Amino acid sequence: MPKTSLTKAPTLGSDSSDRRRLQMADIARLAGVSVATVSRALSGSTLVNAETSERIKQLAQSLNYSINLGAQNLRLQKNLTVGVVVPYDAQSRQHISDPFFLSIIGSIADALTDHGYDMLLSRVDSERLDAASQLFDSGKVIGVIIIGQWRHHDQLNQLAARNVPLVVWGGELPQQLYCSVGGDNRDGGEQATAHLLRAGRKRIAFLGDAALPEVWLRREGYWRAHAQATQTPDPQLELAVPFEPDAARQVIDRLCSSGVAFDGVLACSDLLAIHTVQALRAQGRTVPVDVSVVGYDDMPLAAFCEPTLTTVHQPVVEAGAELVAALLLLLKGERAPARTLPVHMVVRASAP
Amino acid sequence: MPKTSLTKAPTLGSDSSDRRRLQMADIARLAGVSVATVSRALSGSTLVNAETSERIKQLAQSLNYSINLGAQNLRLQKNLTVGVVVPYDAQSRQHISDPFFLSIIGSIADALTDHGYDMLLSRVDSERLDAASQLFDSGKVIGVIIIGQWRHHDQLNQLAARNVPLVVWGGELPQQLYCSVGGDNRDGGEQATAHLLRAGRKRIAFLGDAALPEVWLRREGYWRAHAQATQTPDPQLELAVPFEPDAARQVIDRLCSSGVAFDGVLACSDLLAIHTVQALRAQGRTVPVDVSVVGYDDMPLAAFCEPTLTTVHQPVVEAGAELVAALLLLLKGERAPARTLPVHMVVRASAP
DNA sequence: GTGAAAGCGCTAACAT
DNA sequence: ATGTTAGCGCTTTCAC
Repeated sequence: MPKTSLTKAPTLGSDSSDRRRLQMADIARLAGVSVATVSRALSGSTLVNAETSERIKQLAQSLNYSINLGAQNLRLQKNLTVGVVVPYDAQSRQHISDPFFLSIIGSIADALTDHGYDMLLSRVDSERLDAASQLFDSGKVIGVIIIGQWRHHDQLNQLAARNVPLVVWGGELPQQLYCSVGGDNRDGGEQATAHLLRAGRKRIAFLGDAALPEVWLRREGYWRAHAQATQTPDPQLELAVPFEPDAARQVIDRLCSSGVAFDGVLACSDLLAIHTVQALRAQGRTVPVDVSVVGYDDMPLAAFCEPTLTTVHQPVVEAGAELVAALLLLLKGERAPARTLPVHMVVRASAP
Repeated sequence: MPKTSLTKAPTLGSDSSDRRRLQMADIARLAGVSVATVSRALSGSTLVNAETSERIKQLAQSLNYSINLGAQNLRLQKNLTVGVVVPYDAQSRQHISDPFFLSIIGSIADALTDHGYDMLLSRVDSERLDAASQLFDSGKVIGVIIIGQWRHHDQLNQLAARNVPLVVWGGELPQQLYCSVGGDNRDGGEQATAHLLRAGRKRIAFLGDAALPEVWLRREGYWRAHAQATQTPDPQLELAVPFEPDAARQVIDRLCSSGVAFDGVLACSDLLAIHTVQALRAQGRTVPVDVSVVGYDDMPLAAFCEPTLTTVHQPVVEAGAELVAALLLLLKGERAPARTLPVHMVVRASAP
């Protein structure tokens, strides 16, 4: 059932307007040339008469015609869309809310825009990270940036083994097949802990879910700083707190009522740190007098909390740029080595 | 030059792996059936033998084959991608950074995910909002959500007039052709101002760029609250501050040194409010003793600032849901009326 | 129940 | 300098 142009009925569920979408054939007809000429003109080919070309461009412009990118991509086998995947916790079905994650997304968006790529933002169940690969397998995106490793180092390795162009924001691990970009978590953990120890704190609690590689590395730093100071951290002070903020309160409450002494806290995100401060206050302890608290991330508002947060600064803007740069390398077929970006302490009021 | 399957060379610039992407023809060949059968099997058609169908599905799964969505969309004339446009200021080339915007993006992402849509996040020059329509004209997305009206009410109207399915986060204006969803800015401005007046504040500065519709409406509320209290606001206290945070400091400094008296501030975003507090402190004024400050947005961290921020709460989670719901209505070809969501004051320390 | 073939909107040989 | 035609990977009549 061949159709002449403009014959088609305006069916098509997802089409809102009653007007059929303009296509190249229409421009061609109106300009009195063939579609090939229109195609050439719009792509700036020199093979077409300058005036004709100009006329066609004008016409297209005035009709708000844009080349159908789906068709173009299909024909050209190209695609300029990058998938950015933000895993969510299946149980809590939590919203994207950590300001740090949100900032990173912003910085990736900027970096991709700079390089002329589109960004497809996608949330997937962190238990089924392989869903991310479907974005790639289906040709929807040419590569994927995943925010955070979560508990799924091995899933990520599998994706990489399958040649999915993949860059992950997170820590650099041994036996890692995928490219990761992240802050220097071990060093961050060490700096923060060393700062607390230098300030005379003796018993420092570590708050974070060490099942996450980034947190694990930070805890290694926490250990190392203790070792440097010829101290041994008390395992009772290593507290597994999920990233959900409300969890902090419970953990702190329990720690306080358990009678285990502590005078410092290293929290694995600023959000956690803030809730820790709240929880401590509710328990009648003052920050930083009774307990010093160090956060992690240096989110934009860390300088404006009460008290202002001493924290480990993560390079968010660079992060976006580096993640994108690494992905572009992979897309060029080159190897992209893992990158560990330097971090530094920002000393404010919560742990002077 | 007809090609038999698997003959094609692995050229294709944007392809990273050396392995050609799997396609339906490959599955068909491996399963010993035709592509038509594979297509039917994978789409769950009952027209195909149950065993065959199962075998094909298994095969596809085990090879990580996913239907090429570009081709499928082209053939089916469908598309499940929605564009979310975050305008940026051309001059300042500013990054997405306002926590409120970021939260809204998160909430839209969640809402779209819930409805099975993908989200294409796109930054465009706020002077050229029509660039947003290109997303639509090119078929890349089936509809667009724009965050903020900025100074471009008329550009938005033009887009809507061109039948671009469009929903805008922002204020409801007279003569508006597009669908907007936003907080009740007039009421928000009025509540905030009334709160300050009730607390005995006499000279309340208004900080915000009234060229933006949302800010304009808030200022109307500011006026109305004064009128209710049979007062007249001093025009010298209406200060045009762009949303860039650093601007706040200058404006406050100038206001202080100008000798114009004031004892209250309504800032048009929490970020602005925070910087206002800082600037006031630098000028030796105490918040809220000398000056009460009310923010706007109730961003997630407003409760943790120093001092904790009294502010107007915007319903972020609902916002995403409503924006998406409105867009889906438009896509069904129905009219989507503008929505104004209720807002409410959250009283904290900065303006008790 | 399955296959052959046409065509979604576009580009790029290959013709003139 | 322009037109004709084949085909990107898929779905769907239409035939068997």
